[in-house]
Amino acid sequence: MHDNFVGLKEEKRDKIINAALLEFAAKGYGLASTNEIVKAAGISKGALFHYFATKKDLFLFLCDYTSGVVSREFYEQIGHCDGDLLIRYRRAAMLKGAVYKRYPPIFEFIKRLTTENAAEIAGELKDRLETMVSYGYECLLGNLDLSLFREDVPARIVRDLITWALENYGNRSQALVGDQSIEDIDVTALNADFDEYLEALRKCFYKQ
Amino acid sequence: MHDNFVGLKEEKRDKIINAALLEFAAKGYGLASTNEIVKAAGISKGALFHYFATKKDLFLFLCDYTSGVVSREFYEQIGHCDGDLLIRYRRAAMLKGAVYKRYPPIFEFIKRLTTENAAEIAGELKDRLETMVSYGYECLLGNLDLSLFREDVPARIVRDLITWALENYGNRSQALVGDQSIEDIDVTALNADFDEYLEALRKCFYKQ
DNA sequence: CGATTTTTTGACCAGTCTGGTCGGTAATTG
DNA sequence: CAATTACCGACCAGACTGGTCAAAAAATCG
Repeated sequence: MHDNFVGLKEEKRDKIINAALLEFAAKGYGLASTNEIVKAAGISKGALFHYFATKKDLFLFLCDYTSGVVSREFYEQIGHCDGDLLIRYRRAAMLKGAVYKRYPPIFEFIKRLTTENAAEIAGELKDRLETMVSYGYECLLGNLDLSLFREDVPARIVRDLITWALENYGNRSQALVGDQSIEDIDVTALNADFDEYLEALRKCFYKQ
Repeated sequence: MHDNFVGLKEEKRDKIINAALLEFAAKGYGLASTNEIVKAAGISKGALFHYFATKKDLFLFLCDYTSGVVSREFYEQIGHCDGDLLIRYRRAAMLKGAVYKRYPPIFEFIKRLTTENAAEIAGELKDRLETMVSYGYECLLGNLDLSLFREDVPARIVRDLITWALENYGNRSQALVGDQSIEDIDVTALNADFDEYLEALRKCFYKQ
């Protein structure tokens, strides 16, 4: 179906993908506008519907595409690599940066999928989402070495608290970085800051 | 301006307020539909524009109204009451529950304000938001007794980590509870669960 | 080069939805 | 009773919707 789209030059393809991801992420399936997408992508309406039969087709393509990207570039690279949750998260942050650089709106898009409730796509979306979520959960949190955690607090709680703290750390960083262009970001300082928080978490939640 | 609205019976008024809060929270100012609001509120279009001159007028009223509610019922009740961050957060959770019960979409609405970017309301919104945010920050995190924290980690980091973990705990609880009707929620179990996490945080981040 | 095919354009379609109006009715007040 | 206020919902012009299509432009091929 999308043969003519995948044949496009990478730059143009990415621009269309990112424009569409951004629009769907911002407004959800129902309120997203194909007109806004073509405007942001710098192509004509006809072109978009030359690549994709319908809006729904485009949306589901993006689901599969982002699912593939995140699985390949993100989940598979961290899964089961190390039982230490904090080491895993550190690697995850690096990988996330790389994916973000190419597809800035991709994580917003995926996050939005979990609250998407347009009837038109509910069926097709449900399965894809479930497998993606459970796979991600497995890669990030599966097969953890819980014996590293301190023992006077249930491991489940330690894991949750670390996860939540880091998730919010990620949100804050993204908000801070959000406005700047990708080039202007001081990655070194960012990493140093992140490591400081990781070290604190290790001190507080791990066996000493 | 809104004399006729504030004169309404409380039940009807709250229904309109909640319907509008929900719509604005879900779609943002620009895409929110007054038609949806009147439908959800069970009133006619004419009535809504009898109470509020324009959509913008309604929106700004909601900003001020929620700001007032949250300040009175939430911020003022926790501010400076105790230097212990965890005690403060525990009280905050209780108060939040009470506000949520009457205005379920209120926190979603306020959260959405921080990412609102419709040009029509940018000016009016900016000031209100800044004062609300800084006041909330002051009440929740101002005048903390940092000496309670362990000393081998910078207090700033401890504070951040606790804040983030609890914020995400709140998100998760809200998601879990979200579907159920307000009556069905087992508040006792919820509080016990919350206390377990608070205790863990105290063990890990406070002086022993 | 010309002929054929593929890609791309943007004006255009019918239809939905927008914020807001207004003449009329129902309820309340004095 | 009259006068005022609260409320209804059909209605407005105009913006925007997803999607089409004839024609132009570009690429491919012999």
